[in-house]
Amino acid sequence: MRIGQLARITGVKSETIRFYEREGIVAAPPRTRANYRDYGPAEEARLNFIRRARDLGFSMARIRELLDLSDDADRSCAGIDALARSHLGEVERKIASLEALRTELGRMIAACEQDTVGDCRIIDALAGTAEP
Amino acid sequence: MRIGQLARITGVKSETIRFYEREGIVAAPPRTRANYRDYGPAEEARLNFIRRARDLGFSMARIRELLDLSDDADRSCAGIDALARSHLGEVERKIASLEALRTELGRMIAACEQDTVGDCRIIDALAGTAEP
DNA sequence: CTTGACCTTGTAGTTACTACAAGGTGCATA
DNA sequence: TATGCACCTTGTAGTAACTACAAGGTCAAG
Repeated sequence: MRIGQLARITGVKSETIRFYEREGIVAAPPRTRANYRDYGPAEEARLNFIRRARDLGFSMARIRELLDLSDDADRSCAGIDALARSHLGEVERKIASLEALRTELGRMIAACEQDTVGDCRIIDALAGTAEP
Repeated sequence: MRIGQLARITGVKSETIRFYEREGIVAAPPRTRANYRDYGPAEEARLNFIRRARDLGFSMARIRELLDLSDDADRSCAGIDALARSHLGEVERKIASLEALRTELGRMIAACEQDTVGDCRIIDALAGTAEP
């Protein structure tokens, strides 16, 4: 698969894929005779993961850690455990914040259905959730 | 309250608060005689909201929309409804992705407790979730 | 009446892309 | 055969959202 098709499939632009390669976040793929990058399906999953994790507000440093967790199958259990627990904590805080936001948006939509605009408490919805 | 205290309370750095003021995301507060910015508690909630929303991967454009939803109490129900529904969709997609990630991290931690490292399926966990 | 912690503005640097320029590749079609 | 056309290559420069730093003003405490 060439870079353009991989970009279309994953929603990560060609330029960004090349940028990730320069940064060492994705491996440099083999080249065709014409010096074109030639990707397999593994890169597709990896890029989908990166794009979704970025959308969820994870930094590239954090994503690198998660990818390392995935890549280094043969590392110490203690190391995996500590890192996974730390990531799990971050994930759970994000879920809690998003659920508060979901509740408030749902409340506003319901109020609109009654034609009773009411007031918006979106700011307060997120204000009470845990620290990032 | 001066900018430094507001920064400590909200976790948004003074420089970033001034940056948000330049960008029109937070209002310019009144000044003291010494020309220092003088904030009230409303700015605290607003900045907490912005920080958490950024942490959840919302762009500043999206956050502006959410803040506008909060600021313009007197706008059309149809407009609020459409915007709130669109934001709700994004929030629910993010929750679904994070729950998949949570499940996989939990599975890895459980495997570590058994001293059976197993393999990491973090990438696959996010690969199957909805499009951002 | 100075020291230190705060504030001011302005400018420059960082992260994570994103766009564009200048040119090479390869397949279809005249 | 040639000539578009869509694709690829590298490199450089621009953007969004901060972040850091410099040069200087304010003010309460010792």
